[in-house]
Amino acid sequence: MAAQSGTVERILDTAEVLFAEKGFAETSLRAITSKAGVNLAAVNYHFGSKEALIQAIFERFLAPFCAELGASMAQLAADGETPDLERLLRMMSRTALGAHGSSPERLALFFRLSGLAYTQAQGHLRRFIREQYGDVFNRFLTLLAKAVPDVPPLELFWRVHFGLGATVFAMSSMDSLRALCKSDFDTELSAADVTQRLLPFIVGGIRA
Amino acid sequence: MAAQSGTVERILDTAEVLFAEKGFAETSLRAITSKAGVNLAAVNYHFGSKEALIQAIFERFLAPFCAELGASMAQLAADGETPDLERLLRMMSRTALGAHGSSPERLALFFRLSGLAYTQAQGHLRRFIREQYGDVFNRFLTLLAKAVPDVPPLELFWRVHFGLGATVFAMSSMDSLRALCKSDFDTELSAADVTQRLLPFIVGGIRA
DNA sequence: AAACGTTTCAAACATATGTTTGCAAGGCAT
DNA sequence: ATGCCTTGCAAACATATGTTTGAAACGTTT
Repeated sequence: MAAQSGTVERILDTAEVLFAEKGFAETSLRAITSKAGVNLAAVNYHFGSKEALIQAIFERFLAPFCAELGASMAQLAADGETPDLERLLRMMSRTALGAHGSSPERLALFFRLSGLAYTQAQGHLRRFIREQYGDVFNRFLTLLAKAVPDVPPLELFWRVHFGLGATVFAMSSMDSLRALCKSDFDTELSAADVTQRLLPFIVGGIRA
Repeated sequence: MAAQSGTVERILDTAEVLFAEKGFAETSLRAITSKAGVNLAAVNYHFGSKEALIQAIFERFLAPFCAELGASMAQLAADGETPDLERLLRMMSRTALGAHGSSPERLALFFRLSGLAYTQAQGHLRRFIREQYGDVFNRFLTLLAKAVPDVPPLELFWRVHFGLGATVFAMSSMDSLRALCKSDFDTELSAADVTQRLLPFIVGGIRA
């Protein structure tokens, strides 16, 4: 098998960038294939449909991330450490970063795609993600609950999602916010900088 | 002029709901006009284009909101009150609610549209919104800065946007989060409930 | 009632999109 | 080399979309 000129990877690489830039519906297969330098029919041949391509992109993102996060949580349990909120979030952040070649830009891209998945395309993607990787997320949530025993579970549920929202939004509009920051404050911040500022905000919000 | 069978309003009402549900690109003019019970050509006749329709929707949302927010800030300044963070946010929330017929659902719809504006359609809408209503937002920001003098302006800038992100995201996925909350905790929360929980989170995050 | 501007309508238009098809090219076993 | 399966390709297909058009319907003014 596998002539391996790398068609599949080239499609995935190109598509995830274009989708993140313009959105799913706004990005045509022709735009993807032409920029990737492959034939138009290649997408339908290798993935079956545009929807399946989108799912494949998320799978490529989420599979290594969830694997690493699971491993991190397992090791944390093995060490018998008392989970601390800030430490947990930092672990999550480090894992997310590590799973994608330690590139903050790529991490931002992932969050931007996640944001799109939550706003657009109500249907298939959200179901796919929850069914596929929902349990890892839930395990992390129960870990969080142990870290903040004074916050009732229901309250925690909402605050975690508020924090997730802050993250997704910040990453989604990272570029324009950084531009705005530069024009308003003459300060150029990196993606890593923003992430560092995000963490205390979430911790403060969850602790309230 | 004005035969006034309410075609324009019916288009706006229908379009804002459909856009919020499915996104801009995913909602066709035919879907809008058929559900609104008007002719397909009516959109292009009354608004000129689909883009102009989208802008008109945001204008209808933002114009009364910014007017009321401006008035509230003016009165606050006239009273000479010391601005308090929680009070300010509550004022903002109350104003936003009041500007749209005191319907939490409609407010959620507005935030969902805002979220879409920030993720999709990078171009025309964001420019339009910032040029049209940016100054009111900036005035509110300087008010906030006075309320939290211990937080440096740059830090505040980012935390406010984190809070905005949490809000937008929460409102955007309000329905699915409420469903998830019901299935996980057997607790049914109203949109107003969620908003009430959101406020302490943001306050905590900004104060950090 | 006649003339005018505004609004509505069905139909057509041009185009962009996801998908399918039929065949050629390439690698790998027998 | 022959046969076979996988991959690549250009072209066509079917359809959905935003937009335009020309005439009919309506209300107002003269």
